Amino acid sequence: MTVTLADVAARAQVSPATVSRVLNGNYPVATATRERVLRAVDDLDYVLNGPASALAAATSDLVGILVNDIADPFFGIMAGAVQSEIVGPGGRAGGERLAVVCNTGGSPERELTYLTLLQRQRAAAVVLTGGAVEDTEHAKAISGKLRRLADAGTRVVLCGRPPVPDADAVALAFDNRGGGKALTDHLLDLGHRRIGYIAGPEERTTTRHRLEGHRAALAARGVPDDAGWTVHGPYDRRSGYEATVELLRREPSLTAVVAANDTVALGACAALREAGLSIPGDVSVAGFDDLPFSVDAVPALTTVRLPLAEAGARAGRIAMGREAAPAGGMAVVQGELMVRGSTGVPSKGSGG
Amino acid sequence: MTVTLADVAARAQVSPATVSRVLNGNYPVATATRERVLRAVDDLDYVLNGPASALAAATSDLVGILVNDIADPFFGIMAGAVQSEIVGPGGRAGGERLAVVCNTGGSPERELTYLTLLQRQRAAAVVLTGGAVEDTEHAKAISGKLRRLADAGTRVVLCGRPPVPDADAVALAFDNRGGGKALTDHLLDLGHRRIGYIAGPEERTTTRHRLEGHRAALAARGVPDDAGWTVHGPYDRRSGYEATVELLRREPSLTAVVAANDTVALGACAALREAGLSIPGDVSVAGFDDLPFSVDAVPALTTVRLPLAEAGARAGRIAMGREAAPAGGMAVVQGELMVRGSTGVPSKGSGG
DNA sequence: TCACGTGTAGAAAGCGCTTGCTACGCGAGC
DNA sequence: GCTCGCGTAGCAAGCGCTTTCTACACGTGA
Repeated sequence: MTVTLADVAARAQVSPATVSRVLNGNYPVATATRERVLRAVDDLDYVLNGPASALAAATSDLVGILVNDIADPFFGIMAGAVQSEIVGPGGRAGGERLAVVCNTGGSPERELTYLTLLQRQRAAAVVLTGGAVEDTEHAKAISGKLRRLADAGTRVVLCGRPPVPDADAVALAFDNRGGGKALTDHLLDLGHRRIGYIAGPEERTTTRHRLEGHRAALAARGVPDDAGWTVHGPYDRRSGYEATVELLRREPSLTAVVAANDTVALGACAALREAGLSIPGDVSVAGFDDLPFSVDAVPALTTVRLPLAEAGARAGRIAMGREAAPAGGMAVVQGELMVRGSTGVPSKGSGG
Repeated sequence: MTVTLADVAARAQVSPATVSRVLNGNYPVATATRERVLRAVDDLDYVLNGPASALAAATSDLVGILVNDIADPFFGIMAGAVQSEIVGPGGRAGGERLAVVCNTGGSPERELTYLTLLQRQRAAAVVLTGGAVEDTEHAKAISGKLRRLADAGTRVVLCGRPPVPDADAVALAFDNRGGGKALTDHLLDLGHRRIGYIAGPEERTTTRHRLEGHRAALAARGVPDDAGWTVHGPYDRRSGYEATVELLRREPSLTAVVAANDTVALGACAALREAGLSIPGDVSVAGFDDLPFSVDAVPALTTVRLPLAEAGARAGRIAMGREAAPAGGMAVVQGELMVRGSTGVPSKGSGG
């Protein structure tokens, strides 16, 4: 039924070994023979059997990219960049790699499941993007899984995710703390003193780091931080909307709202607008990530630009072994404060 | 080095066949034996060798999802929905499927490459999302590839993509034509007569269908359509911006701009704003797709909502064989006109 | 002329798993 | 008591490929 190597060999009047060598190009084959083989491959529409090949060669051409939310451009941009660097080991025919992105939905269980699946497929490399969950149990499970993957020869790269202890994984971490601090410093410089903070999900590293940066900025100036001015929620628009409503209820005199990311900030803007508050006249708003739509918000969003594409591309190259891992197995990728229209000096009249 | 089925068998004092049957759960195994085997699996940290398993069983648990642009939420939402429905054939341990999304970047060559790669992996199913390229050459190549995939037992589902002739693939197509017509009808109803159109890339089916809907609406009312009022460009923000600048240059009296999708519309809004034109006071703007950020644009974007998540989920279920294919192998998925703040009656003073 | 290197191709042994068939033990039916 | 059926488990034959080792032909230098 399906065409096999042997069929091609028969048609080209050579042995299966020769066909395999032509296809893999890692052994000298006379030009005439090669052409005969390639013609046979074409004639028969032969497609290599991946599993069989992977089994015999004990390697596979799969590269996994794990993302928390595939519908979020934050991950899409990184994943796309990683994928763009995942290319075959050379120009040879069939030398392609299958770069696949797996959507964990932010669930540690699914993350683990996918890692097992990739381990089962003997993936050549795995790139994990985005913040991790800080649950000790899961952290341990993930760390163990990553170690075993590395032991089995799978290259493991973390992109936008803090290093994992004992895991022999290269880490490219975003400076979320520094970014968060820069953002709040900017607001403090403008004169804001009552700043609401809409944080991400409690247990995520990204959430914690950004929040730590915010608090560090406040502490450095001796600005008090009311615990009630921080609200946690998922990284989505709705969360931003609801959290803002809640913040305004708790403290109507807030002059600024910092959101966990741009998407959340958009929700915050919507809530403020509905409350009849102008941005930044009444309340300043800031986001994080600088996703493409942020510049088109009205007013344009002040945010921290994260070089998602660059980091993803670099992670991809490291995963492919085309770029050396940074010294110490980890590098910190800096964000850049983008000051735009959504932040301004607090109005005199606002607050009590 | 690595643990194999045989190692597990030895430790559990059973034959490899028994271990395999415990793992696959498709053959009666005495409870005591099963437990002994599972303990051994745990003790040894055994992970099934996917390629070997796929080779022996002549099936794989890979499901491919092809998208044009993974950084675009349009695709991210669909892909996520597809993936959420891709589950294993039952509760049995290890019954997971590996749903993977492949980013073609809109390039037909990469699309073909990924299909070959998936064919090579003997994927269980393949879901292709988004519009296709209308180049005859490529259409033929894709069609042939899909047919061969189907012949090999891979289920093929098209999601948001028109049917492919001779390809034995289930198609869930969006009614882009109807949506485009509804949108332009809405503008015509408001009184607009000079409507600019920012279309997507020339050779894509999505582009053509939406544009056809637009033109059909105009023709139905006898409204002349100046060829210069249509500009083509990629599906991104920048394209919307530049096209709008160009449209305004060509015809400053336009009272409305219809964009190929919401992202493009955002760029259009930016250009209009920079030109000092108010939305919808001076110029109305409409998008397509109703992506999450569209409601947060200022003013909120009038657009056509496409049920991306629903369509993706359905495609996923069909790919898994958990839902019957629609009669005739294809279904048309309707969009819904969402009238919001970005469109209004044309101002009296505008135009010449 | 003979031995030898060089370039090219084949034979065959697996890679780790699945599964059809066989084998075995045991209680039930005749 | 013997056969039969049933519930389990093992045997062993592949699945389609890669790769080591071997074989052969040919040209070359001694």
